[in-house]
Parts: sequence; structure tokens; C-alpha cells
Amino acid sequence: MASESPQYQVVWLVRRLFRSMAQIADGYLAAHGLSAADRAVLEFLYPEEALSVPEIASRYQVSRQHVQVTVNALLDDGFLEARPNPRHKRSPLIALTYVGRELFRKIRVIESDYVDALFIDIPADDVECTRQTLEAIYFHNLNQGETHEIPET
Amino acid sequence: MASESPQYQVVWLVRRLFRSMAQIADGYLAAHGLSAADRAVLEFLYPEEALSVPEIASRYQVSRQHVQVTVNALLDDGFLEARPNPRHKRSPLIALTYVGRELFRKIRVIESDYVDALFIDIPADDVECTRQTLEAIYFHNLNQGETHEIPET
DNA sequence: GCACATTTGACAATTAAATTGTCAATAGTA
DNA sequence: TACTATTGACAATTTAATTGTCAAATGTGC
Repeated sequence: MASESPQYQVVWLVRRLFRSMAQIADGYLAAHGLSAADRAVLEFLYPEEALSVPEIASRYQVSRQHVQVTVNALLDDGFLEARPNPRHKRSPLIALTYVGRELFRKIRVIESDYVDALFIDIPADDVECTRQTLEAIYFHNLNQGETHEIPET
Repeated sequence: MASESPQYQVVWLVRRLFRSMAQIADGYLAAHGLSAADRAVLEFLYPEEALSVPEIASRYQVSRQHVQVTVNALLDDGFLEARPNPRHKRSPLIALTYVGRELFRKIRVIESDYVDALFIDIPADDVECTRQTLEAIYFHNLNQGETHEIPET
């Protein structure tokens, strides 16, 4: 790694960071009966978003069918509810229930403890610089690959 | 996302970036008959590293058995070779063959094109700041979770 | 309105990455 | 030398996700 360009090292770190963060996340998510896919769906709907299944799928960049299964399970668990969709009579809008919103809030509290520990000695300026850089790369990356709707940051 | 702390946004971006980068990588890797796991193993050994399977597993943070299968396939393909291990007579050191090294070099050329495009308008200072920040977080993350050997950056 | 291509939800089969479990052989170690 | 731990091989399982298919319903062009 010593000889790699700083750009490549950033990419390398994103890959490794994702893996080790995912490993930690799996732990506390499993403790609440959730998978990473469940968490992603809840996040897209938090706090007050109402989206159809195909809309969630295009944001999450996974197949419609996979999101459908995930959403159906979360509906059964009472974390999500289906509301009439003014734009598509067949495809209801999916939104968090009160219970689902509280669940995700609890997840986020757990996560903010981890995140705080992670960033404990990083100056605010560096965090902001990193945020902007990654955001710029993220948009570039989207344009290289498939385009899809982007949540506002 | 508008209301999230910049720290949380960095974590969010790492997750999303990983996903969309992995999607692009899968394309050119599959074109060379490789999986992401194959690539990871080649990367750990590139250019001249010689590690036993259990050592690779602990760096890659996946199960020994999974790495074994991956390594065995790459041995069959002629991209890796087994060398006698002075420290463990049972567990050979795995290293790249000439063909394997050239293959990974080719992969890296493809990747550097993507990486260059990604960072095209990012100032060098910002890249360096991002690199340092992610590296610091990566080390924090490791200390929170399971400890393992870390490749020098 | 009416015909038609598209979208959607449900269901099934499949793929791929990875984990877990087991076991015999062998290696390091007390 | 005896004993515990590590290793490679193999198998079964888990999980996330894709792909394919279909009928019903929907939106759209005319």
C-alpha cells in the first residue's frame, strides 16, 4: 500500500471501512431482529417519507423484488404501514408506523454512540472536508454507473 | 439527511459509495473471471507478499474456510502458487505467480482509470485530508471491533 | 372510452458470498 | 512424549440478492 496514490488509498479505505462497519452493525441490528437491508429500508423512510416499493428499490439500487420481500416482512412486523397512493392506485405508499419510527430512532441512538467514538479526535474541519470529498465522488460514481434519484444531503 | 451530523453523513456516504463502487467493480472483475473475494486475495498478496491462508483470512476478516476455497481456485487457475512455509510445515505460503501478478496489474490499470475519473476535480489537499480522516476512523473502528493485523499504508 | 404496452405485487427458482460444523492429520508446546 | 491447537478438506447451511414468470391492474396514446 505504501506506493499507492492517495486517491487509491481512499478507495481502499472505503472498502475496508464498509466491511468492518457492517460487521459491527450486524451485531446490534441482529439484536433487534433486523438485517442490513431492513435498516436501509427504514432509513429511506425515516422520519416521514412515504415511497412505493419500486421507488425504494431505485434509491437503494437493488431489485424491486428484493425490496418487496423486505418491505412485506416489515409490514408484517408492524414497523411499516401501507397508505393509499394518489399517483398509483395499485402500488401503495410505504411509511414508518409509530413503532417503526421509534425502532429506527433507537437504532440511530446506538449508532451515534459508535459514530461519536469513531470521530472522537477528528477536527470538525476534517470531517467536513471528508464529507464534501466523498459526496463529490459519490455523485461522480453515480454518473459513471447507473443514474438514480439521490436523497438530499 | 439534511438534519444529520456531518459525521453521520460520512458514514452514510461510505456505505453508499461502497455499494455503487462494488457494482462497477463487479463488471470489470467478472470480465476477467474474478469475484470481489478473488480480487481481495490478489490485493493482499500483491506485489510480493507471501502469506498462509489463515493469515490472509485474518487480514481480510473473513472465515479461514472461505479464503481456503478462494485460494484453492486461484491456485488451480495458476494465479497463485504455494511455497514451503518455514514457520508452519503444514500450511504453505501463498504468493502470486507471474501470471497472477500481471492479471492484478491489469485490474489495477482498469481501476486507476475509474479512480482518476472519480477524483478528477478534487484538490490534492482534500484527497489527503480525506485519506487521513478515513484512516484514523478505520483504526478506531478496528479497535472497537475485533483486532487484527493491519497492512501498512 | 378503448386497445395496448407497462408497472406492480406475488411467487419460485437460482446464484453467490460467506458462515458454521466436522474431522483427520499434523504441528507446535508443555 | 503426551496433549492441545492449527490447518486443510469437505459438507451443509444461511443469507442477500438476482432473475424469471405471471396475472391483475394501471397508465397512455389514440
